[in-house]
Amino acid sequence: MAPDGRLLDLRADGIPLGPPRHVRDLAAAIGEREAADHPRWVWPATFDLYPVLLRAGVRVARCHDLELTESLLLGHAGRWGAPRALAAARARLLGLPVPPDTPRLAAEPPGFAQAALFETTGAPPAAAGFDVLEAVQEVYADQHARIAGTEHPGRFRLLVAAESAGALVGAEMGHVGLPWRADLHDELLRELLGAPQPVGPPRRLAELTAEINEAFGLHGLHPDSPAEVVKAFARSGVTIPNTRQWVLKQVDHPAVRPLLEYKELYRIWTAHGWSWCDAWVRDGRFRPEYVPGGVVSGRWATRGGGALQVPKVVRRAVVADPGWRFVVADAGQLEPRMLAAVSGDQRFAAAGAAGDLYAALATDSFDGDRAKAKVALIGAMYGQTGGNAIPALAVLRKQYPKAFEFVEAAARTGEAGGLVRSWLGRTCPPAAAAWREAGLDPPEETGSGEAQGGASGRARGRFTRNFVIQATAAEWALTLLATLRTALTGMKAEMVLFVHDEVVVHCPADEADTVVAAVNECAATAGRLLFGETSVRFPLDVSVVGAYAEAK
DNA sequence: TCTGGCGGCGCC
DNA sequence: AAAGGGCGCCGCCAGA
Repeated sequence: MAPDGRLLDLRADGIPLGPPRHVRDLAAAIGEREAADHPRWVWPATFDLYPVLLRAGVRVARCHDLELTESLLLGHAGRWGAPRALAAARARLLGLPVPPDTPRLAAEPPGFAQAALFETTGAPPAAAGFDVLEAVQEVYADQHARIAGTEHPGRFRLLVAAESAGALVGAEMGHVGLPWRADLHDELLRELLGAPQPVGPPRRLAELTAEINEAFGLHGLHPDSPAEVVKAFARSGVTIPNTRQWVLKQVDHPAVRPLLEYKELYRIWTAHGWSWCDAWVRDGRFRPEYVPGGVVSGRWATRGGGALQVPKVVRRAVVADPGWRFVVADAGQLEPRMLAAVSGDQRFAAAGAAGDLYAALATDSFDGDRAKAKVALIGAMYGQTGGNAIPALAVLRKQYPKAFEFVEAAARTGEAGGLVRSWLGRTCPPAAAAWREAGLDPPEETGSGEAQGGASGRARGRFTRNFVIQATAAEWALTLLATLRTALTGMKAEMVLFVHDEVVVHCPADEADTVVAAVNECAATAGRLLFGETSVRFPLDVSVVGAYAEAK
């Protein structure tokens, strides 16, 4: 039984063009209207509504997601973290008490979530306690006006469009799923871990546990207990602060090799082993739940399934359908290219025209030393302070003063407790909100002294320094995704994975060439949409493969 | 016994 | 290779 609903035509500025219209089957009505003139749909939250439409077989070309837009606008106004749902936006607009957002629960593995989602969206309008359609119209009109009041309205409009399109893509990707061969997954798990046991860890992990115990001359030590491992090393005369990989690698002891192997395999077993496959792979597809805009920098997050952290070895199970291929496109050196584009440093931007930006910088200023150029860039973008970055940074400061100053200014602003924005206007959370988010009380507001100096101030400086780059890279990638989605309309090709700066398209073999051309063109388009005319290029590494693990 | 914080590691 | 920022997920572990 499909839920009913109401539709209302709006002008671009939010003025209604007529009375609301009641429809008996909302999904069907949206589908019909979409086919007629693909309008920009304005709705409370893509995340709640669109999966329902997709299950009804309805796709839309464009939307304006009120909740995501509210979040962007609140952030821009320095009110990051305030409730962003339609109910909250309406209440703020009307001067009413603002209700907190209803937290969304972590995704259930497929097969459990669908009924619940449908019920939520199909709840009677009375449950909201206000006229939802009226609120949509009012909040949209208000957002339209607030966008016009931002620092760079044109850029912010692009941000809102990209964020909304990203929400559509995220829902579609979760709906379509990533091709996943459970049989190959099982095969590789058996290769790495040995046969699964009815109780307890698989054979290989049990063997390694025995080896580790033997190396320590112990019985009953649990290798997955950091405390026990630290104690065991202490007893053999080795003092270590923790059991991290890079710490263990510096220790000369017979337990180290089996311990490192144990850690690697243990992680695969617990996080991406048989039980993960049982829970998340259905009908040959892995269907995680993506959360567009889930990271403060604008990157996506996932809420269940861990799609953005699939270990490389496990990707051997990602195989295209018979007669189909994956087009895997990966943006190379994306973050330094962002710096080149946004900083206005002409000489730096000239290097950004090269296929290998680091090599071009090296030739220009680092005596051909590519590694040194890379160290300088990474140090500048991430706030590295010590080691061999120092002389490299000095070269960068001297030869590319505007690029250098761009990230330095972001760091200074952060250290002083201020806000920074991405190119399109996504704003970092204020320091105090970050404290509250962490479940702590923000430090005392003592005039201008807050967050100046001290370790926390420097940490925030590194955060804002990186934010201006990472958030801009995220919006470039989102713009690529949105334009690619449009370019693929009418083809059989489907986007099946997006990981920060990489997109994977699953398509019939005879569409692969078209998809490759499209994705390259969209990368160039994304650069133009964000930055206009610039000498910086945004090249992709593109491969056409039958199995994801074969890519590049 | 339950739970939140955190250690550790996967990905970009 | 390393350094840095951003996450999610799992299990341990200490404290309620």
